[in-house]
Amino acid sequence: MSISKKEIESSVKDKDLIEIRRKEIVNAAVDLFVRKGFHRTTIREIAQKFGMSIGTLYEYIRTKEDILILVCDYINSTVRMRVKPSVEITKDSAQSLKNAIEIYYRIIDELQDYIIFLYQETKSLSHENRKYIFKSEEDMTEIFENILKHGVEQGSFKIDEKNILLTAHNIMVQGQMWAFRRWALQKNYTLERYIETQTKSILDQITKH
Amino acid sequence: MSISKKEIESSVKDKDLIEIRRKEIVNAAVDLFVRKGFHRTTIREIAQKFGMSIGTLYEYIRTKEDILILVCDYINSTVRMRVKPSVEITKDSAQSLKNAIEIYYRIIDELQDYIIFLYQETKSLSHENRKYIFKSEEDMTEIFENILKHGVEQGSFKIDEKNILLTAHNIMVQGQMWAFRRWALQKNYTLERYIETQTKSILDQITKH
DNA sequence: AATAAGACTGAACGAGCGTTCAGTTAAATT
DNA sequence: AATTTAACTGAACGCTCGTTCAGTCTTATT
Repeated sequence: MSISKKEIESSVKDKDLIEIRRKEIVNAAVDLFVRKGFHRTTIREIAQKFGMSIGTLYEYIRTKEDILILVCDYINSTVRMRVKPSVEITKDSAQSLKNAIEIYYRIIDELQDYIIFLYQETKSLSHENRKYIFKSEEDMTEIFENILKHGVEQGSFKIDEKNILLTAHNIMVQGQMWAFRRWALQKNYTLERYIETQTKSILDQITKH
Repeated sequence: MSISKKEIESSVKDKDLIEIRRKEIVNAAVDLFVRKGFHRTTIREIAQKFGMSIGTLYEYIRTKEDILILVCDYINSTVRMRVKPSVEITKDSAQSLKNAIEIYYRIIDELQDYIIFLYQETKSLSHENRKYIFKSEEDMTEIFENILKHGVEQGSFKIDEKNILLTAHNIMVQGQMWAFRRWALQKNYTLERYIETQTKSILDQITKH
């Protein structure tokens, strides 16, 4: 699942230790990155929070961008790991979709700083790694696509075959905007009301009238 | 309208010259910023493209962030200036909304690099200036709010009073995602199809069934 | 106990950057 | 023609930051 763990080289031999240390690095870095941004965070700060010397830090990564990859990967897989097991495709497609939306939107609310960070710092990644993050987002989209497809097949939803993908993206973006437009939305709506209203408007669109 | 022009100090006396030179600076900077990002673009590069020395550049701004403000302000007002005069509130609210959406979405398509840039670099601004950019986005949202309100008043649309703001935000974000999700959307849809589909789904939501 | 290997340390390096300022050029004023 | 003012120049300053590497400490091996 996680490309980065395989691809980022390390001079340390012990595989388990690499995993432990990298988790520590991510934990230290994620807060700093989210608070200050990638460019404004220094290796020195990360090392200090990580509780080890700069030299040690560099035993587990090659460059600063490696840390960014680890962090982006961590955020993405956190979201995915928490959504995927909770989502179930039942006979009642409308209910399945409602559940999936609620779960996803609540996680966005909880991790809103992380979501915003992903939106803003993906561009700091190299082309190769950016593609990987997009891939990861497509995997998330697929979860909603599948629910929609299932609903169409059994006649609960009415969506043109070609527009299922677009609908899935709409569902995701309407969740993510709760984070990146919080300066406008969270003044005027509670999360509960937001989920309720957005869910209703999405279902209105795709339910047979 | 434009805060920045008033607020950014300059050591040059001639007001017209300031305006001319700042336009040149923005022209030089906007391309570099969009292509390389704010942090990766150097003052030296901007000055070189600007065609003048670093010293001269610093006669018209105080810091690098000033250039970012000028650029963000330029992008925002470009979008607004091109949408606002084209939007008209007619008796046929549905048609007014369709027109406004099409105009806005087409401008987003045209300026997609700039839109993405705004999304990604707003965070590099100070708190004060970030608030100003958000204000500018709220002004755009108001354009759609007004059309929606008008449509509700004359009975064309059916939206809960409280949800008009949210609907306006949805319309804007569903446009903007054409830019920031282009890696997925522009592979699968043409702009025309995208506008058509999104417009239809928005109107479905708010038209009385 | 001696040796080797692996993990850790942080001062030092060097490149790049935003910003300044002493000085030059050109235009306006007297 | 002399002087003042405004606009422009770019080398130089000072600082920060990512990265390295010679050396130390700890643990495992013989």
